[in-house]
This record gives sequence, C-alpha cells and structure tokens, in this order.
Amino acid sequence: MAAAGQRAHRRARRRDRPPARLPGGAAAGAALRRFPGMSTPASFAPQGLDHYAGRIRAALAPALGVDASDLQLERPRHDGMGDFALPCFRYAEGRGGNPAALAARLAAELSIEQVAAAAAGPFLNFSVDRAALAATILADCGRPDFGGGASEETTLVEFSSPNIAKPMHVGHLRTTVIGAALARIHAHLGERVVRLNHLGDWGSQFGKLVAAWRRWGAEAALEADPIAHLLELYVRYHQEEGADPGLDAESKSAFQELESGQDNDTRRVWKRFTELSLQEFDKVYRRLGSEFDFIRGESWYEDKLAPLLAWLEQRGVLEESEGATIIDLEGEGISTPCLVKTAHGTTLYATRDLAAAKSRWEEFAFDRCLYVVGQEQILHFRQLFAALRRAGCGWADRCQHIPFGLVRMAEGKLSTREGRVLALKDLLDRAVELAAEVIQEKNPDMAGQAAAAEMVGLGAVIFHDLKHQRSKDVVFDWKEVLSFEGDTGPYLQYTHARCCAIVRKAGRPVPPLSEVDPGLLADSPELLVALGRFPQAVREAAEKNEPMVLAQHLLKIGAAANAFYRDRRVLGSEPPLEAVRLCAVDRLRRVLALGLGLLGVPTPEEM
RNA sequence: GCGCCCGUAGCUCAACUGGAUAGAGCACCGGACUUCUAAUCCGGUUGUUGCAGGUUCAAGUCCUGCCGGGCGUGCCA
Repeated sequence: MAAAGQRAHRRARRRDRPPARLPGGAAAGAALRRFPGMSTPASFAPQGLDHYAGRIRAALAPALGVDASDLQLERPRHDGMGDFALPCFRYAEGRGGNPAALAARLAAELSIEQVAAAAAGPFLNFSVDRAALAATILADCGRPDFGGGASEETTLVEFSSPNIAKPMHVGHLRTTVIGAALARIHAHLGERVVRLNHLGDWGSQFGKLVAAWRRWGAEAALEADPIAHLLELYVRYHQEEGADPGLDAESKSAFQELESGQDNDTRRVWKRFTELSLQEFDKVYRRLGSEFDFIRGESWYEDKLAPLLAWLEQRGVLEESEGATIIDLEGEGISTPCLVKTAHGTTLYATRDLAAAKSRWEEFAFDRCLYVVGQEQILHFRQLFAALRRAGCGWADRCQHIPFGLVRMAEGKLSTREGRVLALKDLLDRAVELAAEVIQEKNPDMAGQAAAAEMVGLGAVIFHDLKHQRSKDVVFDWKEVLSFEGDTGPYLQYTHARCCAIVRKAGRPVPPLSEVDPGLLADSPELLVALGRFPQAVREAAEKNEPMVLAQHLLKIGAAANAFYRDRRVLGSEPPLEAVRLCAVDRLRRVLALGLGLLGVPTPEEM
C-alpha cells in the first residue's frame, strides 16, 4: 500500500451544511472554463491590473485587426520593462512587416489612457502610470472579495480520504492541504463548493482487521489509543498470515459478514473502528483548518452498488471475462479493462467509485468534480471516467483527477504494513514545538506564545507543501519542512504580522482613500504590481488547480512588502506620506491574510 | 515489456502552456538594527536546463530516440 493519498471504503456521516440545493437540475455549460492568457472572464469585474489589461486589449485589437480575446498579453520577463508585454512576431507575420517595425509603429500610434507603450525590439511593452496604478490598487485591495469572482458554478472537491483504522501520515498531508486550498480558491471565485471526504472504510482489509481483533484485540489498548492499536493488529495480521492459513479464512468470512449488510457482530465492530478513527482524524482536520461538507466513506455507496450494476447492464457496457465482470475500454484507448465485479461476485474499488460518481452527479449536478488523489491512481481515474463515458455519461468530462506526487522519507519507503510511518500528528507537533522555540528566542515578551507557535508551526508545514508543483514527488526533509526563513510560510506570516504591527501602532484609523495621495506610492512599483496581480494568481491557481501559483505569488508580495517598509518609514513620516503608506501597509495586511487564508496558512497578528 | 510522471545553480524549487539576458530561496562571502518585529533587507558568487537529433523567426517548454529516478500495469484499495 503506497504512501500517498489512499482512498478506501464505507459508511458516511453527514455534518454541517445541509445538502445543497442546486439551481435548476443539470447545469449546462462547459465544465472547465478556460482563461487564456491574462484575459478577464466576463464573470469577473476588473480588479487590480486587470483594469489596464482591458484597456490595452481594447486599444490593440482594432489596431491589429484581431479579436481582443486572442491577444496574448504577457508579463515582461524583468521588472523595469513595463507591466504588460506583447510579443509582436505573430502579428507581423501576416502583414509582411517585421515584428520590430510593427512594435515601433504601434508604440507611436497607440494612445491608451494612463498607459505608456514602448517598443523594445520585437516586443511592445506597456507601463501603467504609477499614480493611477497606486490609486487602483489601494481601492481594490481593500476589498474582502479582492481576486474573487461571481461564478455560479458548482464544484465538488474530494480530498483527504484516509483509510480508517490507520494513522494519518505525511502522505495524507498533501491531499488534505491541497484539496482544502483548492476548495477555498474555487469558493473565492464564487463557485458553490462541496467538500467530500471519501473515507476508506470498506474492503477486504477490514475483514482482516476484524479477524485480527478477534484473535489479539485488547479493549484497554483500543480505548487508550485506538488507531495505534488497530495499526498494531493490522501489522500483526500481515506478519502472521503466511504461517497461519486459518487467518485468511477468518478474514474472508468476516468480510462476507460485513458485506452482507446485516446487523451482526462484525459490522458492529467495524462501525466502532470507524467512529474511533474519525474522532482521531477530526483532531488533525481541526488543526489543518480542513472542513468537509460530507464525510462519506465508500460504505456510504454500498446500497447503490446493485442499482449501479443493473444500470451498467442496461447500458450494455458489461462483459464477462475470465469469470469477472468488466467494462472494456479499448475503444477509449485504455488497454486495461475496468473490473466491476470479481469472479466471486464481490464489488471492487472501481465499482464503488462509479457508484459514487453517479450518485454525486444526480445529487449535485456539478460543473466540475475534482478528485485530489495521488498520481499513482492515474490509471484508476482514467478508467473510471472512460467507463462513465462508455455508459453514456456526458458529464464524465466534468470529472477531473487532480494528481500529486508521492511523499517519500529520506530514509526509505513508507509502509503501513510494516508499521513504519511518520504520523501526521507527530510532524505537526514537532513543527509547533520548534516554532515555540523560535518565538521564545525572538519575541520572548509576547503574550499568547502557545497559540502563535501553533499557527507558525502549522503554517510552515502547510505552506511548504503548497509551494511546490503538485506533480513532483517530495522527499520529506525535516530540515526543509521546518525552516522558518526564506521562502516559507513563517516568512509570509511574519510579513503579515509586521504590517499588522504598523497598523496597530499608528494610533489612528487607516485613512480612507479620499484622504491620501496615491501618487506618493509611485516610488514603489514592485509593491503595486505584486498586489495588482493577485487576482490573476488566484484565477490561474483555480484554472490549473494548482495552489502553488498562489503560493509563489504571495512570496512575491512578501518580498515587495519587506523591501517597502524596510526603506520607507511609515509612522512619523511627513503626514501625507504617513497616510498613504499606512494605507498601503493596511492593504498588504489584508491581501496577505486573504491569500494565506485561501491556502490554509494561519495569520497571527503577532509572532 | 508497455503506460504515465519527473530530470533546471552545490541543495530545494520557479519560469505566465513557444517569446526578451533562464529567476528565487537555502548554503557561502561582505554589508545594514538607539527609530513601525533582523523570522528582515542590500550587494556578491553559481548554469552544456539529463544526452542526441528534429520542428520554428524563437525551444527549459512541442516531436522522435536514448539515459537516469519514481509510480502504475484484470479479480487490493
């Protein structure tokens, strides 16, 4: 059993929000709206730099005779080259000119309010007037919905999905943290988000567990530390199964009792294991700020399996092969068929996922359904979606696997069966402990040190996970994960806390925009541009389902912020300067809190 | 065997899905705290983007073939 985001089985618990009502049945429209380049989709009011991108497009489109949405506006590679760039190569092609000449001509001809155009060889660079930009940024960044949108689509996010009776370990960190971040990011864009925890609570392994419990289980140990004891039983089972054929028979019969659906002792034991596990998981979820609208294990779909199989049969996609029931996927370009029933008649992982997908579609009519599950299951999801397509589900294209790389320990492979795991709780505790030491050293007089340490420690772990591309494997390195310097969560938390301190110590309210002169911020273009690009970062993170995009952008804002208040004294400066800088610091504080909040990184006001 | 993912500075990673001189952090060296938190800032050093071809005005990015690592590959989840 691999280290990363497993998903497994049954029995669901519903909590919190009521089952959402969907506006009018089958939602129409493309599952995934594409946001080409730096365009601003209609559902988003222009924010930050978007204002100017819109103007530039509007001016360029007629000049080039192309549709505004086809314009490829880019970020210049280096600061100082402007705020937007248009490579002119492709536009020069059709009209016989050379790109540099076209750029020069456009630079001379274009007249855009508050935007200067300059040719740089074949590139046309645009610079936004600093004072105008400052005014825009100060106005937009103060809003709590900065970078937000008005999409009315419905997005399902399935994430975390640990197996019951096993500890959550570092492998679960990624799915839990990435999934929660994606859910928040999509929600910020206005989407109606449904968070699902597809617990691994079903399957033959629970027959094994119950069998092991009957042989060696100890009530006292179970109550003291349920998951530790259950893991112990699981490990022991695998140690002894080879030498003891009776075990296998016991576990098979236990699983049959479980699957029978009848209320018997096996089922009661299993149910108790589930509840004990959930209590433990909840502690971690609370710390990580992860919430679910529905905790539905695989078992929740149990009574939907028979109808599903009947439906598949009716659709004519089932075949028998070597005694098993399969859906052939050759026509979908997948040589491995999807198995929905074993030769012994039991259902499989894929069967439950098919039932789950169909049930979710019928309940939520989603515009997209994201499965945040490790990339070792890529084939499984390809099969799942292909099988749905074969069964005639057009909505299968709205389902998307969001894979991520494996977490591996530097010392070697993680293995649940061998009992070698790094429990997530231990990782978090260690991070918090270290954060407490640093706070004690750097800010010994602060009140509420324990609370701050919890936030900083968790912030370090969460941000570390989110700042990398999902697809890359991660070699877990204590030193790196627990680093609080440089491009880290605590760096951003620190920046936020500094901004909070300045606002707090100002001894007066942040002046309203009408009372400041934004032009006085013209000396800090990096800061303005970094803040101004925040909406684009949120959008791109959602579009790619890649929180890293937002994390990386927050680092840019953080760097600009630190340089800003390092060189520009706020409090005690000339009154007009103090006013506008205070205003800027306030916006920084808000945007950092907003962005970090989307990622799930806590934002202490002092640390 | 076949399929998918990854390969960028000593280390950890970016690079806006084909654009400008490939950028950050860590580490190392040197500077900056009687003033809003030095968990910071400023400056310096670091590249055959795994290898070889190909497409293109333009390739880290696309196509082919290799090398290396990881993960999958019908009755587990």
